[in-house]
Amino acid sequence: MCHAGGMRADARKNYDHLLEVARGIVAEHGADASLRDIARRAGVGLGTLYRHFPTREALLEALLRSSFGDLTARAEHLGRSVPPGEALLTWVRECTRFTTTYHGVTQVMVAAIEEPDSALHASCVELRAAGARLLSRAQDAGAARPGTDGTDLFALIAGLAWLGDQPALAPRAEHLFDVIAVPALGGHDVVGATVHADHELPTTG
Amino acid sequence: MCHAGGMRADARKNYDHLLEVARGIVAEHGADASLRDIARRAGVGLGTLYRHFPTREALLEALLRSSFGDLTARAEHLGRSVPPGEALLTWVRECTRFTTTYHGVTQVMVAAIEEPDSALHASCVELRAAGARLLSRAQDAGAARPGTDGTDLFALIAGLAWLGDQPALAPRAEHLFDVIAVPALGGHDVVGATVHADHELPTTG
DNA sequence: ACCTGAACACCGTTCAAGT
DNA sequence: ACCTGAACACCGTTCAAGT
Repeated sequence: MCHAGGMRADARKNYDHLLEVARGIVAEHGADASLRDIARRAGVGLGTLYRHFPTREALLEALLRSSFGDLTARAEHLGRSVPPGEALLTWVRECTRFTTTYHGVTQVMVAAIEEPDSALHASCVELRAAGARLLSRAQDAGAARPGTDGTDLFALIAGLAWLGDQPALAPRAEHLFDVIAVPALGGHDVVGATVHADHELPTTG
Repeated sequence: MCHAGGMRADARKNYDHLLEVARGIVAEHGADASLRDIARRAGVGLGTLYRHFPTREALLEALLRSSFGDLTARAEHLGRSVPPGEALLTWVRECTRFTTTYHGVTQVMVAAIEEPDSALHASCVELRAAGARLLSRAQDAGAARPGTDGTDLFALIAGLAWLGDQPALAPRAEHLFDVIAVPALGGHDVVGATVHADHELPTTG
């Protein structure tokens, strides 16, 4: 992106500080956090926030950019180093967990995928493409059911992430993953116990 | 409920008219519709709305009450008249569709199930119980996978309803149902074509 | 009993005025 | 080039004053 180049020193400082403050507030209050509040706590005029982040999505994009990149890279890495079915399942799990980092981000991501003007559009499309590659690889290997595409996978991740974002259901997030995602993806019979193998992944995302 | 009894004639009239207006506005703007707007368009003071519906959930409950009752009754009817697996699947599909009637209602329903003070609590708990009965009946018959309970079923419905509520995914709602709900529920192998039987149900809720 | 609407504390967004 | 904050049009919620 172009945010790094050609900014005046004071502007650059405001930008960075704004982002740092926003990270905390969005982590606490979710994607709907008050922009006024962010500007206030950053000790900056409201117009300054709008100058650097003309839209809420632009701010979220700046907050999520590196994580999106990580997840895309992670998909490619898993695709090379792990059996197809396991790679797919692991990646979907990691995506689901990540999306729960900031409350309410799932909805924004789903909306962004169909709005080319959204600041999050590119990242989400890229993520979907990365997932689609893992999915078709698994399908080719008979490790995932046919008849589904990248959008279905994206929806599956979004649905699970949304469920995990609901206070009433968050404690069951892992179980819901087993009950919903595993059978939806599995090409072979997965009613048994083998699929629960990597249940205890570190949460250190 | 007690809303019908002992209301003064003018109050009763306001109550009914408020509800009628609210139905239209919530249908158009979703569960987050402006309460001020509802009162305004009903030609009533804002305090009057709050008197009759002390909370947004109370208003939604009044709007949804009869549909909730219908769905619960429908579960019992299906449980008596249709084979276990088909009854479960049909009911889940109908619930999912209904929840899409008003935008954003899914989130409120999921939240209500863990908040006993919510006006929607009773209806949602009842709905979950009705689903749980269909589920365990199907499980006993080997027509649904074991290891899931009413809350899982409620979450599955909520997740699918939420996906169907997203503009970007709404067109795929039926397909997502086949890809996600069917395998999640199915006790036997459902990769084939048989499960797509009642795909063309009338949308006449 | 019931209704009204002003009052309060918030929003998002824009934009003239300043440096 | 960048920043500020008042201004505008909205919210949800409460509550004194009216009938």
